[in-house]
Amino acid sequence: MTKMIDVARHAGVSVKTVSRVLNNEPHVQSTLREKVRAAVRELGYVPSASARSLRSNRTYSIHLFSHSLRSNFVNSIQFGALQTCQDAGYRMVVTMLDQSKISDKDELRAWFQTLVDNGRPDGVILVPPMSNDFQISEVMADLNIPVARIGPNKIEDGGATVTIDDRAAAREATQHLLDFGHKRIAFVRGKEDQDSTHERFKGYSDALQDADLKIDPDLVKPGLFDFQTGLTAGTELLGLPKKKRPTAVFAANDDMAAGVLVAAHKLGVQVPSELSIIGFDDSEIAETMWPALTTVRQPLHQFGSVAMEMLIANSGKRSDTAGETKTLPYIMMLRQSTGPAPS
Amino acid sequence: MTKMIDVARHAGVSVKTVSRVLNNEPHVQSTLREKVRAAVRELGYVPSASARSLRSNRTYSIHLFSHSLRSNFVNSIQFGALQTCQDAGYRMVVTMLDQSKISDKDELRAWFQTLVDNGRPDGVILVPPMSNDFQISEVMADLNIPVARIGPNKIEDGGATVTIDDRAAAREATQHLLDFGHKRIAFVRGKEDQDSTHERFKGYSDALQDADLKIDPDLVKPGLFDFQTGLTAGTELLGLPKKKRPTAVFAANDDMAAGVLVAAHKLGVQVPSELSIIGFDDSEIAETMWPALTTVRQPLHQFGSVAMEMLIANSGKRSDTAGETKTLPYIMMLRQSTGPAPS
DNA sequence: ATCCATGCTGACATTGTTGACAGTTTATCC
DNA sequence: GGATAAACTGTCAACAATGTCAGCATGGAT
Repeated sequence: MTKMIDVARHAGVSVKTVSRVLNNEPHVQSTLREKVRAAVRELGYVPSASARSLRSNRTYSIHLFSHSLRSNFVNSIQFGALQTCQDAGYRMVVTMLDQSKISDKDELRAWFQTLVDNGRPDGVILVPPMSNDFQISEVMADLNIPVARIGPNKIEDGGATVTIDDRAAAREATQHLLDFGHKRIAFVRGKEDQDSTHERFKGYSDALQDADLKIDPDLVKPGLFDFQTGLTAGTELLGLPKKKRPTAVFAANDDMAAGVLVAAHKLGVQVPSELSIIGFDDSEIAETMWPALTTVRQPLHQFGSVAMEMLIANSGKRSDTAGETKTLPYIMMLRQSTGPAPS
Repeated sequence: MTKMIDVARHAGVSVKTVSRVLNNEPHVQSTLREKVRAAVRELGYVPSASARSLRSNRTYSIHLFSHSLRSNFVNSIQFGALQTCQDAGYRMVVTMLDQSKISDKDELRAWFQTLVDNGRPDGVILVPPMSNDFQISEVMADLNIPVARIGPNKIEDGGATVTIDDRAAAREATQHLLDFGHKRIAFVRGKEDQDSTHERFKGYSDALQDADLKIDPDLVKPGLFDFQTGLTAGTELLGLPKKKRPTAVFAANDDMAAGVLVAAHKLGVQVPSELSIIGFDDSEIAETMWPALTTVRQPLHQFGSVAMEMLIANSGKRSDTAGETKTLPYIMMLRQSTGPAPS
């Protein structure tokens, strides 16, 4: 295995110069720089990650924490993060935090501590609902590990944040339904431990208020951001007496919207002529249902890559991104699941 | 941060003795062994992963290689692998191999080489289509890295393998349609670089032959295991003149089956009364479509965990799993997308 | 009494890289 | 032209562990 000293000899310089070139440090003549690069190529040299991290106390690895990998939401984020990560020459480690095994804060701290000792990551990406968990942020701060949080709306101090304006987005989605003449618009909530659930509900409320409509508690259903709860909510909503039944449903994410759609199919309710459905996320599933789902596209892919970029920039001390917040744009994806309100 | 020498001093022994205790090596008096253990506990000492792997060339990490994370298939495998991995105290690194950037074998080799130098993994999990790629297996063998392959049917030497009997499963799926009285059964193929595509087609052929039916080339469509190609195949199949049109479609995976289903919806073809559809995988999507998809369940979750188990067992030299093949059971999931052939 | 085998222990070298610091050349300014 | 600063390059020690090998004690055989 070729090491730095081999490259140095091959290029006729010292190891330190090679190191400088490899780390893009200044103070190297461009001719030498080129010579070193050539030597690296010719010998097929690759720096040893372990030696590097032993010496510099960095691991060149970023951890992505989540509760589960089994949602389209987390999946897309992971994809974006990984691309950026690899391009930067970092490794991405995925870690699941099993909620059922962790009950109190001490356990949480111990869990993270172990993880951190055992290969101190240069940074950690938190996805919802962990990005909303104040305890976790606190523990990470104690352990002095840079954090990038995705999707929280309550911005805390410390840690980079990537998010969208959930409230405005939800308002626009609801407005879209209002524009189609809908008056009885239902809302399916997401998990209560997630900021976005509350923000999206606020946006929904805003739009209704603007249109001088009252919020009917019977039309607001709980949900857990998954298909099953969407199905339940949809079945309940469509089971309401004709007069109370909604003509449109806004689900706080696509998976639940899929559930509502299936409920409609099962009950023989035509979409969109009898019922309009709008989702949130624009995850893979949105285009694979029939009719294709109108939804609010979150740049999930970008969430991941931007969060990763911030951590990497921070870890290289190239810039201090801690505390910075980036709000990315959303966009309405108009497809076939929404249409004019039935007359 | 406490290091080994601190522990050694605290216990009144040399660092080497501490090292021996930590690595469960022989030749340490049991009294000293206990003293060292106590010191470790008292100081809250955790070994430095980087120093360890610099010196011993092991990383306690397993890499999961894939082309993309954006399929339900890979996702489920990842989930299973990760659970097992964490329970064993290993880290799982995910890595995407961007096919568009890698053209020939040398590049492939260089790419893996980089990755391996940069934190030599204790093992690597390959998912399709990489598990079918002989070149990759060869490169890994050269680099002397243990491999677990998921899903290949051509069993090569070296490397653990986890798979199902694709041919038998496909035969059973086709038989299910035959039992419903279908005669014109279409097949949507998967990616041609994957063994399972060919095996499943063989199973389909077997069943038809047993029933004394001929394979109609017009009813066999290409596909890439994704929604879009399923949609195309479905649209083409349903566009055939009434006499030639299939009454049932067997898609080589669920994503494509979803495409066929949407094609049917768009063209106003009733499922299952006019057209039966059966998929393969039983991924998340199967239950979220309407009508719910009849499909062959692969134990994807288990694929991941079993592959991981084999690698970990091998890396600790506890057993030699290289070359071992595990064939897991599949099961038919009967749902609402299949029914009697129209008379 | 001597020798040897055995089991245990520790000193020291080694792993590949980077930071601190020192030395050397080149550019800039009066 | 000389002083000074800036840019470049190299030497050496550290980082935290493990492998090698020599040394020590012990006990049994000669």
